[in-house]
Amino acid sequence: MPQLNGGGGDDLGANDEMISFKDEGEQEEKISENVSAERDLDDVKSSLVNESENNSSSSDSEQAERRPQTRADSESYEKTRDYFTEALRRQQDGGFFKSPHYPGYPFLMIPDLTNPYLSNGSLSPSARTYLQMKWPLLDVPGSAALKDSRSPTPGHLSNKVPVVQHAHHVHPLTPLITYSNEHFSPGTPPSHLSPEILDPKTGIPRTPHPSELSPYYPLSPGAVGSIAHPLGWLMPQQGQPMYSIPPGGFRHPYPALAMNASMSSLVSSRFSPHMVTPPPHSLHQTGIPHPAIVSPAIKQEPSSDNISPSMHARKSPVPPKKEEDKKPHIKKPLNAFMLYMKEMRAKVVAECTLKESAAINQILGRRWHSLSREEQAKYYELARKERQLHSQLYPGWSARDNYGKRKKRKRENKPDSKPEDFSMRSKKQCVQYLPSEKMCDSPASSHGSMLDSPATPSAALASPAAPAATHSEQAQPLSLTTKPEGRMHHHFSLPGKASGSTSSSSSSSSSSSSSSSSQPTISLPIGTSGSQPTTPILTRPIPFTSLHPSMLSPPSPFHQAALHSHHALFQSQPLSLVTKPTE
DNA sequence: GGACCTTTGAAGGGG
DNA sequence: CCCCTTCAAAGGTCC
Repeated sequence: MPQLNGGGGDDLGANDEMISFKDEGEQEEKISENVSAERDLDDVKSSLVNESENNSSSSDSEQAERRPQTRADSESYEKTRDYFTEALRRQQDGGFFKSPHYPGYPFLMIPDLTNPYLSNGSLSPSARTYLQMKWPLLDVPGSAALKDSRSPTPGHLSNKVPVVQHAHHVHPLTPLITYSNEHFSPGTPPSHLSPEILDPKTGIPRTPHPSELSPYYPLSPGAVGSIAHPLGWLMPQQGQPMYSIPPGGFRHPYPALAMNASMSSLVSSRFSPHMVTPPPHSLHQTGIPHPAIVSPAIKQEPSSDNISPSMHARKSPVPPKKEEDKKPHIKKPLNAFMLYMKEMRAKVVAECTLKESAAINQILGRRWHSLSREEQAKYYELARKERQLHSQLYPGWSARDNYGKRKKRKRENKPDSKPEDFSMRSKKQCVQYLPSEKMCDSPASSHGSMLDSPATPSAALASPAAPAATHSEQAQPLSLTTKPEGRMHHHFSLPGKASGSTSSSSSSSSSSSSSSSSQPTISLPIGTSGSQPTTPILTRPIPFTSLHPSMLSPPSPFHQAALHSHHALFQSQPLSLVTKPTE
């Protein structure tokens, strides 16, 4: 396991990284499914599962490796290849990217093209370049074509895509920008150029441990190309690009990342190429150019006006300054689940016919719970780093600052009072979102599911403080589906925890108390794995001991709990459709 | 066009 | 310290 405590001193460390596993949720969908459907879908499902698994495994890596090579035709590729080679060499020498920190952790490579902090959305030059390399057939519109991203014109790609990339340029697809100022400071060599980086806290140069580099951190293209692509699922599956290109073009993850100081003049770090040109250095007036900073006005700015064929043309007469005068909107750092969602969404979407995010999110939520602790720990760690970086970049920033920026928040309450009956919640029943097709939701792919998720000491790394979930929590059925909903008529009321605040974080501590007991869980049996006969939920009942070295340690309560649940899985009967939404 | 829905987690304020 | 609220992503849906 990667060194979790990577960054020297993370005071920010999330203590809640430990989460209670509540997997039961999965059943819900299944429950709703009928047997016949299951059979029909079985094949599909299994195929999907295989597909996904394969993607993540060797086949994927092979593809990843091959792609760049096969795609020598691309002019840009040729050019960039040199850079990559160089970059790779440097990295290897420096040990910068010796291996994926998180094997099988797709995130690492390219989580997604969207920039978490950049709402406007467009693909950065480098990203485009990368895409070209990776997916030659994938249309990656140039800045000019951003609007009309669908028109695949190979030609324009090479023409429009700036090949201006430094050997050390950041991995274009890295979703997160590094928050470190060094990447943006003109005078400061990018950290990725050198193996050493300054410890944020101590100021002492140190060699970043791979684990310290969040997936969002810049990865050199060369490294990327040379590494098996863990994001097999990311690859266009079934003819569908993993990430559909939005009308406005790809969202570029942290444009700033993709550019170096020199590039910054061409493209705003915070704005998409087709957007208004950034101030000279692309530095935010705060001096901190970060994609997380989103000017609301800019966000909505129509890209049409400034779309120019070349990035160079980008300079727009209208400086964003005005908008920036307004307090820039610094987005919250993504939490572990959000990171997971971003990563997996495409996969889920590909597997399912579902398109609604709400439904997808439900599935993701289930999958999240089905992840092993270690897997989750990865995300927690990433999230922690993100928070850390974020805090470093925006020391004064408070989540509170964003309050009210979103107009949404309405659900507010049904003023009526927290319904005792939870049913009052305006939220729709999750089940509703999950159509029968949902088979996909089965976390099948998730290895091990909760079974192997017993808390591992390694998990501790994620959150030392994180208390292992209490037994009760573990055993608890997933609250997911059970969330009180209007339509569902569960009789359990959700105690105080009204909103999304799930039990995990808060409950982790002593608070488990009420929440656990009163949790509305439906009595869904945990693993109605039955619903997915072929599925692998349990396919991999890995002995704890085999899970992770750290796990060898004496079983903690958590382990036991896990075991307990494990048994439950096998023993549980497919629950009946108790949960079936009454629709 | 914007809010809603859905998920989990983080953070902050209030009691 | 606990509870509650808000926001983070995302995209179809609804108004």
